Amino acid sequence: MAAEDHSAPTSEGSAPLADRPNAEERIFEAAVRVFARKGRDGARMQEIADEASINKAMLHYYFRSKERLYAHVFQYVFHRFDRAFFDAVEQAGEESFEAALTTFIDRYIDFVGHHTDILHLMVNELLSGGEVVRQELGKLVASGTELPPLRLVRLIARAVERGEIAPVEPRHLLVTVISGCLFPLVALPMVSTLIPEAAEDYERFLLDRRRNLLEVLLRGLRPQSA
Amino acid sequence: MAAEDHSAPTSEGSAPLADRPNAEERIFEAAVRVFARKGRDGARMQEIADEASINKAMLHYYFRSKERLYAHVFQYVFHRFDRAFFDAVEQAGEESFEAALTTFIDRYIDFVGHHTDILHLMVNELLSGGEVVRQELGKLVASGTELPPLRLVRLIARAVERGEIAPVEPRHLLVTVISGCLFPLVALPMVSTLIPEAAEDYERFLLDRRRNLLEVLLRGLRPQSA
DNA sequence: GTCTATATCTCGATAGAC
DNA sequence: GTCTATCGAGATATAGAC
Repeated sequence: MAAEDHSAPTSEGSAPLADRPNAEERIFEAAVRVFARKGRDGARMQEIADEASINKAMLHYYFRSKERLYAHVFQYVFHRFDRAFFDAVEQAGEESFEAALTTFIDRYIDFVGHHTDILHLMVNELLSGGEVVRQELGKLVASGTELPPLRLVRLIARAVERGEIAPVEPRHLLVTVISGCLFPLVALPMVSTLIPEAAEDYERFLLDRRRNLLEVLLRGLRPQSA
Repeated sequence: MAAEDHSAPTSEGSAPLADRPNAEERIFEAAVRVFARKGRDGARMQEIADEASINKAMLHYYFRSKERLYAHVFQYVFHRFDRAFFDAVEQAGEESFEAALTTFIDRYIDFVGHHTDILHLMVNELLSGGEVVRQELGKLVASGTELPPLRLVRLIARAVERGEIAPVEPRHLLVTVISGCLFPLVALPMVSTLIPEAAEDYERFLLDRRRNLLEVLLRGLRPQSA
């Protein structure tokens, strides 16, 4: 939140210092990185300050406490995660289901693969019991929006009804798809032992993942033919 | 390690106190649980002591420091994880690939689903950069053992050669399979929003996961027919 | 081996000058 | 708004009696 549309200078707007965003934003971005690397408890305010090239006292000036800073960070993370999913479903559109799934997986892996900080923060929170995650989900539901995953579930269900794909349980298929997109990026240190390219040529690895995941899924989803 | 075959009484072997294993073992088991719940940094020695119904000073008596205690815990976790995979592959055997994959997924989900502590500790470590994981993997490789995942990759590759399944990239298929087994258990707090049964009837959820994952994968792996 | 009491230290947070 | 210096809570770790 604080790091998104606050990019425009709020005070004087004097110098166009490209590599010098305002302090609050620098802190926030540093916090995202450090919390992602070290976890909620492992992160140190000092390290965040260093990474933001700012004094530690400033962290408390802008965000009252570590707890509040983390809360901001996670809310931002959740929002990005939610929007990325939404966008991926959106762009998948209402074409053939096969094309839609292809687009979704492409967009989703592309986003998460290039924003692993966000993924790590999310997984970290899930491992901590996920209470905050449930809370944020609750807010979204209460706001009347249809959760993006539910939209994808609907797409799947409709494709099943039409006989476009095999009669799978839509929600479980969704879980399988998301797992295939996200987990390899969580387990990258292990995966790159098995697939060295994952470390050597990351972009290539992302492409291979998309292609291979789709390939297996699609053949499994086609009713009968080749 | 310390919690496994040390179960036999080392000192007097006097009373068969079923619910009173020796202190070291109680501490160790408590540590596994607490580290899994709170993470490496979030865990508190006091909480481990409480959960082991023992004094805090004893933790330092048996394990010198928190760091060493964690090191023991993680080595144990890694070992269990490795062995579980090995067993699942072992039992999958050399039958038809379809049967082998079925057995593997059944065993693997069954184990991890009932040992989420171990899974959480492993994922936590992966998120922390995975250096320790790589280290342990290195040890295993150096010891001459073939890594269990590589065994499964071989099984897949052979099935492809024989034309038993479609020509997939074996390592990527493995990654997809593992992802489909593990990630839903990591993301359970989110999954149970989508699939309430996951919280209400966990065993049922595990069964459904096994069945649905297999279903999608198998149809995708069958060369041509239904 | 087990406990109480305490030492030591790290880290989040604040005070106060500029 | 930014910095230096410091406080105080809470955690790890140890000393030492039993």
